[in-house]
This record gives sequence, structure tokens and C-alpha cells, in this order.
Amino acid sequence: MSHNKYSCDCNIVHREAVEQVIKCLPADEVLARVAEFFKILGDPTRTKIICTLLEGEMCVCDIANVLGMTKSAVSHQLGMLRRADLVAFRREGKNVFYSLSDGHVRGMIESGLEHVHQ
Amino acid sequence: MSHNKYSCDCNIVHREAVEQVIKCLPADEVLARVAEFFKILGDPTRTKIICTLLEGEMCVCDIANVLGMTKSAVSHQLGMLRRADLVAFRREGKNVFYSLSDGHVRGMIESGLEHVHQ
DNA sequence: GAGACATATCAAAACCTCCGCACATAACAG
DNA sequence: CTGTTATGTGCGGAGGTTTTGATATGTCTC
Repeated sequence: MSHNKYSCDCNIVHREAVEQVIKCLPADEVLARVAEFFKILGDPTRTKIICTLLEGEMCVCDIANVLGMTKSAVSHQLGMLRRADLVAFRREGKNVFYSLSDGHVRGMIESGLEHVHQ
Repeated sequence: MSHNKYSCDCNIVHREAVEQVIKCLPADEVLARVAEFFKILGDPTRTKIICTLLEGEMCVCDIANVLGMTKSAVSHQLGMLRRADLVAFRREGKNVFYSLSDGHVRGMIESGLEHVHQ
């Protein structure tokens, strides 16, 4: 079996190329965290919430009205965004105001919008 | 306004803010495409495939060996990545070699890795 | 304290996704 | 042609996700 040729015999793969890539790959735990991050962004409701928060902080009730969904559903998604540290929140009296936690999320969503617009 | 304000179960707290944000939001169809794009990236198997392809093109069988999964499972995910235009492919004899379709995907994955490493 | 209001969480149904099996298709060797 | 190898795909089950109504928790006003 030659080094220069993929033989993809599947029982006897080009072992060195495979092992080289395996060595370069990030750890499974890192990949899982990356996938989890993208998964959080990969729901239309959450995408819409994040786009809403691009304009500034907003309370749960108003977000529910922007999305046309129940407060319960919105609260659930906000909880997910909060646990993933994609949004920050502060309480002001009876209301809880949510906002984007940092510029990284903003940049990511804007990249996504750009990607779609081409 | 095409938005259905009656599908929400509570009153608007800051009416002007809500209506302003609704006006600024990208169209639902755009948001759906963005969410779909992130959803594709949001699976550990697909993330791993994309990281594998960061090193260069590779055939299905070798990818399956890198991931330690069946060729069927890998082919399913490659099909999804292909239909979403995240990967390109070329046939060479019996083998099909996959590669990243453009720098945008690479940049996005690298941003994701960066985000996780902090 | 009681009552009103905003948000969070629980439970369950409807829905979706991933993966392996089995088979189909494609390319090649003989 | 037949057989082998590499890859693609329909189907179905196990497991996960999203949504809602009901209920719980927190916060204010009185």
C-alpha cells in the first residue's frame, strides 16, 4: 500500500492520513462545546431573540410580543441562552431585562446574516 | 403590520420599542436561513467532519475512520453538509473526496473554537 | 400581611433528529 | 456480462427538542 494514494479499502484505510488528522483534531469535549454553541444559535426562535437584542436590552414580555409567542416559550428559550452565557440579564422591579452578553455573539450572528445574504 | 399581535398572551410593556424592533428585524425567511445554517454546524458529528476537512480534502471512508462511525452515518451527514453548500465534493474513480466549500465556513468554525477556548 | 403582576419551571404531547440496517447506485476489474 | 468496492438513501426506532397550560417563585404596591 502506497503512501501517495488513498486506497479507502475501509478495512485497511490509509492509516497515516487518518491518524494525522486525528492528532490535529480538537478534543471531543471541545468539539462538543463548539457544536453546542452553534446548536443554541441554530433555532429560529433563538435567532430571532438574539436579533431582537441586537437593538438593545428588552424585557421578557416585550420579547414575547415581538416574536408573537407565549411568555412561557420565550422564557424557556431565554433560559437556554442564559445558561449558555449568550445573554445577560438584570432585574428591574418586576421586569427582567435581557441583553447580549458580549460582542462575540453579535459578531457571530452578523456573520451568519452576511453568509445568508450572498 | 403583518405581525400578529394577538398571538401573545400578555400586554406590551414598551409599545414603541416593540414596534421599532419588529420594523428592524430581518425577514422571517432570512432568520430561518441563518438558523438553518447554525443548526447544520450545531451537531458534534458535523463539527468533527468540518474540523477534519480543515486539514484538506478526504474521502468518505477515511472520514468514517477518523470519526469511528459507520460510512452510512457519515454519508448522511455529508449529504446534509453538501445540500447546505458547506462542503464541495469531487469524484475520483470509486472515491468521493469532500472539502470545505469556501473560507466562510472555515472562519465560522475557527471563531467557534476561539469562543469556546476563552 | 394580601393581592397583583412578571418571570421561571414542571409535565406532557407533538414533533424532529441521528444513526444503523438493508438495499440501491456508481465505477471499475476481469 | 459478473463481482467487488465506495458511496448514497429510504425506513424506522431510540432519544432529544419545542411548545403549551398549569403551577411555583419572586417582586412590587397597598
